[in-house]
Amino acid sequence: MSKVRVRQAPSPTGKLHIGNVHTFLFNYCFARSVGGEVMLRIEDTDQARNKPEYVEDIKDALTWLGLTWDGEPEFQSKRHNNYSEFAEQLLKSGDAYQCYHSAEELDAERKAQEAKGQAPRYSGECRQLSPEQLEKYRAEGRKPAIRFRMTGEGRPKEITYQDLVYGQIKYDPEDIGDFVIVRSDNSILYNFANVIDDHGDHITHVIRGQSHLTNTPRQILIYQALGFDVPEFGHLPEILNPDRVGKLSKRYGAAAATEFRAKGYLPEAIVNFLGSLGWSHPQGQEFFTLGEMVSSFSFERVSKSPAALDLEKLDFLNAHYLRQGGNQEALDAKLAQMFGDKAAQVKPLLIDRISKITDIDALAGYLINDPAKPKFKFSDFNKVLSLTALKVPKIDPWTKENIEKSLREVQSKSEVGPKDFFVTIGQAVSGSDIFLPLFDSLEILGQEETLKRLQRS
RNA sequence: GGCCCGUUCGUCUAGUGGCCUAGGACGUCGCCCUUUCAAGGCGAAGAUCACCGGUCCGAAUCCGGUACGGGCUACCA
Repeated sequence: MSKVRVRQAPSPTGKLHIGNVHTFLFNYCFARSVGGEVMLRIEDTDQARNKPEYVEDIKDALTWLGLTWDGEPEFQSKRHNNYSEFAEQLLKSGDAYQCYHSAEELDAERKAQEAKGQAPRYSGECRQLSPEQLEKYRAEGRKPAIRFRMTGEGRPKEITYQDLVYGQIKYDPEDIGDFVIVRSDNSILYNFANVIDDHGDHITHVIRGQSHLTNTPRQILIYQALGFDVPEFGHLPEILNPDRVGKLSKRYGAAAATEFRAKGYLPEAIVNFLGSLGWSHPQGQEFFTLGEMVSSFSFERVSKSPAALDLEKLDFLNAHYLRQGGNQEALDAKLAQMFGDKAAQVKPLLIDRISKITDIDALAGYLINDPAKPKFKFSDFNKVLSLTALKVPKIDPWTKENIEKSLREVQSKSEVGPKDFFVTIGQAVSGSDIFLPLFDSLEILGQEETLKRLQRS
């Protein structure tokens, strides 16, 4: 077999969707695990909806995640696969034929078939048009579409192939019926274009979402009719919404890869998370890097059933990788922006308490912003606050060790329990029931600010 | 309607005829640690393996059917 080569073929009609990333991840892991190549083919033929910024978003997202491709991205629009030449070839060989039925006629036919409880399929009537009929259609000014012939001469009774994930799959060509490959306006349909593109790009393994499973028999026959080598096919389980209702859609949080990045997620976490959707590590490892996924990837371990997105698990993984030291640049940048030269001091306090970078604002905002008005749990909070306010100006030097020592002294003489005492100070200073370790917080706030907050409360 | 695919704790999954009184992870709950919240440690609850039948000494695992879900059945991709 020639060298393995896979492709990812996103359309730049929107930001790169996390479902596409999942497919690309599996393509990538498979290809890299056998030393193969990955190509990026931008399917930008939908001129109405394409935007150049989405091309950038796609490249940006994949690069961020470490899902690299070989060579330059190919743009479907910029090359001239001669689709019509191949269509011509199929016409000549009798593998395809011109069909003069209008969309309205086909629609009516379909409805009539359905009404009779029959399978709605094209009759194949135009396979053999009499010269008179042909003349009549032409006289009417009809433009033909091109249909691929699924049955008859040279066609198997049964289309069988080994899916990399699903194993042996069988189809009866009779059930599929002749389908259009070139529209009457000469534009090309997906099933046809895809075969020619993949062949032109020397793709050896087509790995895509499960929804393409039933496209496969059509494409296999096109490959054969054109005399192309048929690639291997592997179909991946779809990703469902968190409630398992339907395919992943935008309604549920961020669906675009770069939106996950904006929300503070780490590439390591996204990769690990997506990798555990529909695939499992052979040693049962719950945490794995892209490299580890590559080295242990096999289609045997790819699941056949769809998986729902579980954002809580993503958060867990993100927190894990954050603590492991992933993506320090983004974290450090955020800390520096918020806390300036105190960033290094705040970081260790924060790292165990957040699951993503954007959680910092809610948790540590009080260190740089005015806190909300606290609701004290301890009824005699005034006593605690005044005792503390009295002591604070005398604490010197203003270090957390010294602050702790001094305030513990005050507490022990106060007849207030340590919990009530220190939680009250924490609440006064942070305006919240949740705050970073108290003495560190006070040190960072500074003597003056601490006093101000105690007195105001 | 026809064809194709799927169905193990709430979620992601392990499992390829006996090691399964079904394992792990997230989440949930409890305990420890602790001035709060986390992190960490320990523990608990949670799955009649969709259902029904069959094969077998023995089935989550093999076979058949049913139900449910998804896909295709387009001059969509």
